[in-house]
Amino acid sequence: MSRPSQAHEQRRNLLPIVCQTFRDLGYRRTTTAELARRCGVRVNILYRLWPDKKAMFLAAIDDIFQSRAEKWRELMADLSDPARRVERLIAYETQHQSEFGYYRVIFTALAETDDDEMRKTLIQMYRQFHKLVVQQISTGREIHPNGPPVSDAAWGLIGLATISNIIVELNLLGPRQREQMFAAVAKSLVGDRV
Amino acid sequence: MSRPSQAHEQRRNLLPIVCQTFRDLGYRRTTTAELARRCGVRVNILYRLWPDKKAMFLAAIDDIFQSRAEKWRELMADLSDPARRVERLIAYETQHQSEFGYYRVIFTALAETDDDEMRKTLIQMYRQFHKLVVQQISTGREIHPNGPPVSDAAWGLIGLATISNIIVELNLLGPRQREQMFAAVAKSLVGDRV
DNA sequence: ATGTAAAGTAAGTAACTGTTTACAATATCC
DNA sequence: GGATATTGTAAACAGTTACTTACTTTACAT
Repeated sequence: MSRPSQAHEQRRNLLPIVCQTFRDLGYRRTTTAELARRCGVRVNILYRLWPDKKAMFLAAIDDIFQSRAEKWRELMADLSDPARRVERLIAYETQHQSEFGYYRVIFTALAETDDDEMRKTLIQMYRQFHKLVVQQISTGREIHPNGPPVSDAAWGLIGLATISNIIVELNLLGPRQREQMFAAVAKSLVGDRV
Repeated sequence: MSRPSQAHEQRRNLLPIVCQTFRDLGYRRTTTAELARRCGVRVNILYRLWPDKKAMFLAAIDDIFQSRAEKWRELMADLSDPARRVERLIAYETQHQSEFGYYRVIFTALAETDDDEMRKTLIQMYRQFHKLVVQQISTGREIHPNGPPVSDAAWGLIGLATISNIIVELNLLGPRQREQMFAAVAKSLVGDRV
């Protein structure tokens, strides 16, 4: 044997660029040539790291979820009071939403749910996402006893985040209005301490 | 002159088929050849009716909104009691959501918001949609005085409908659970009479 | 009837793009 | 140092697909 493969590491290095490209261009307009150009390599090198373009895309989706989940975790880490967690989570999502351009990738994937792998990846992502939200809001449950069940409220919040992303993207509301809207709806779902 | 053009009429005849095709296959996998095949014509005939494939797609988006809005109108027509309108609207959306496969077209479009025409069409659609929802729920406002402002609640409902479509598509919840979730979240947004 | 413009047929084109292949260079382990 | 497997380069292939063109047929107005 000789020269141990660095494929793993290179995958890790290139993934953010791949991810960003899909975010910028969506699936259709992201060509393998463009991916290679941005990564500073040749196309066939990408094909040594992933079997095909779809795999690159799926890897990107996964990365999107992971990085967001991590962001959340570090956001919640220093808060012991459960009630304030909900508070901060919503405040954070309310304000920083436009930074993630992630919606585009997700929407592209949702338009291709015929594909089995695409479905699986999406299902996994949404399940994890929902679980994460439930964890965060259930700890502060006592503050809003009359609202919908925790699990339902979590789905409501994910829906709210989704439409909120759409609103940002299409400029349907000004930033201030959108923030107020998000806060008002979130409040009616999970509590009043916002 | 001779033989007056029937382009207008033919566009109207073919549009539902075009729309259905995009719903079935999404944008990428809907080829002009397939469109022509399903329409029972040759490709170049489609190109006499619309300038390009994108125009066909935009026409489909518009048709989606129009047909849905019409459905709503006829659904509301025979109800005079405003409070029951909200009730029925939510019940209807709760149950018949899976029938519309419309989400796929919308998601495809949302992934292509760089395109100006695509943006415009989407913006128009969401504005009209929001307006429609506001109209319907504002009449029954008195039943839920402590909820979020009507406009915000409407966005919340649209978000709820969106995630609900995603849940159906990905089978994230069983039908019963999904209906309960929809009802619970909708209730906390617009009122208790559900 | 007939000229004219629309509707229909069939084939083709030109470009794109995901994917592969053949080969050279390089680094690691023995 | 040499064998070997990984990395890099460059070109090309093969299939798809949006869109066009050249032509024939049809139907309407006068």
